Amino acid sequence: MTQSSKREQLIQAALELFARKGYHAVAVDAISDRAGITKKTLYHHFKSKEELILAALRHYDERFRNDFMRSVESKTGDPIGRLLAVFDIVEEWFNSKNFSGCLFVGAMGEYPEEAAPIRRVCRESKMLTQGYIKSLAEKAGLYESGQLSEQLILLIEGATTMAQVNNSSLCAAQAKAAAKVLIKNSTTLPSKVAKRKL
Amino acid sequence: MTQSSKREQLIQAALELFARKGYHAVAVDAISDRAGITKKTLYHHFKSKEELILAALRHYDERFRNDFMRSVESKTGDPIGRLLAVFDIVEEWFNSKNFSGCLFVGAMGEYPEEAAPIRRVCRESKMLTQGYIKSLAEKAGLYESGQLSEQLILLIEGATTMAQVNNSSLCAAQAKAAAKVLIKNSTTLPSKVAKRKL
DNA sequence: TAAAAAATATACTAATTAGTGTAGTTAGAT
DNA sequence: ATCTAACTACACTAATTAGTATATTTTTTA
Repeated sequence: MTQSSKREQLIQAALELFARKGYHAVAVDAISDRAGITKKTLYHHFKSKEELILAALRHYDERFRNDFMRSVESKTGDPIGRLLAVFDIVEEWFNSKNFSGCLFVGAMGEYPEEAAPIRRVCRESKMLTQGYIKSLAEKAGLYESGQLSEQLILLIEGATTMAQVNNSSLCAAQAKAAAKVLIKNSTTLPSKVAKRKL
Repeated sequence: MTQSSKREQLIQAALELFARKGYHAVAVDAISDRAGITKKTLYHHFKSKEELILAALRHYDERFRNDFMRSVESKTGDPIGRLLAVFDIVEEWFNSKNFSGCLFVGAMGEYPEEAAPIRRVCRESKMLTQGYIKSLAEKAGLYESGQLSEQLILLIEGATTMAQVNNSSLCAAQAKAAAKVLIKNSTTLPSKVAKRKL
């Protein structure tokens, strides 16, 4: 078994346990046990539990975001269609067997100190996803794509929270319905006009 | 000092520490120390750490939700105005000194087991808030007030997450802008029509 | 004012935790 | 083939944790 495979096995075991139990609630021994790898080897690859968490989050970010983008793009080539497809992929995520909310949001909740390195990784991941949504909105030629994409992100994050609260994936469709209205609004006119009319 | 005052002091100390450090990260000794009350007395009022967490969350829910509703209603009597004022109050919350995300979302993140009693309390609180938003939408005489209020909740929850991620309260205004579009859409026509036009 | 309840001070247990130490084994690279 | 780095097995430390025990003092209440 190669060296990097042990590392990945540890990260994989850690991610599964973090998703199921949270970060503080998972002991290092539980991770090494689950991976079938001794704790000594774990500490050979990661100098501390925190470093393992950081590595796991970075690994997850890359895999998850790439899967996400690939899934979106496999649904349609149409830019607006892709913006909406985002919500279908999100719904599939909510329905996936081991869904337990966003790992990054959970990590930020458990490590609330502003300077915590874990928060930096979470922020970076969220910014990359935000950037992807924005690029879709730009390609769709929508007015104020920056603002629109920020609003769509709010719907996605809100749905992620509420999917946990309600233990239901229905809010993904609700978010999509709201997204349609927001996108339509960005298709027809600069949003300032819409604001003034109210 | 009355008995119930000790209880409330313990709950207050617990809430402050939970907000600043999370739930697992806060030891029972830290709570009793902060409250200036012995651990023995703490265990006289709460039979376990979990019971203290439950009591603290229930207490917080009542106080927070009442403050929230009062604040909204002090802004305007106009029903649509109140729906929008929600986002101003949310923004004030984001700007408050000790803001560190939603205590309930944090609790659900740290206690992911579906059957955890802590999750029940969090769900109940969220449902009560949801009900309040829905009642505002109904009073405003908007079409499909149920759907609309669910969508507004997504914006609020999303903004709460992103306020933490971005360490900025700006997303409250972004959520409000989106809410205006959604509300306008509900003022003018049943949302089905809007959906079909896309 | 006297009994009962609540609170303090402090020390304790038993379990769990992150991380290390030692000594021996396996496996890949040259 | 052999050398090196990774890995195992397992015992260990020192700190921290939730919760309890004992004995005393304060406060409430009847």
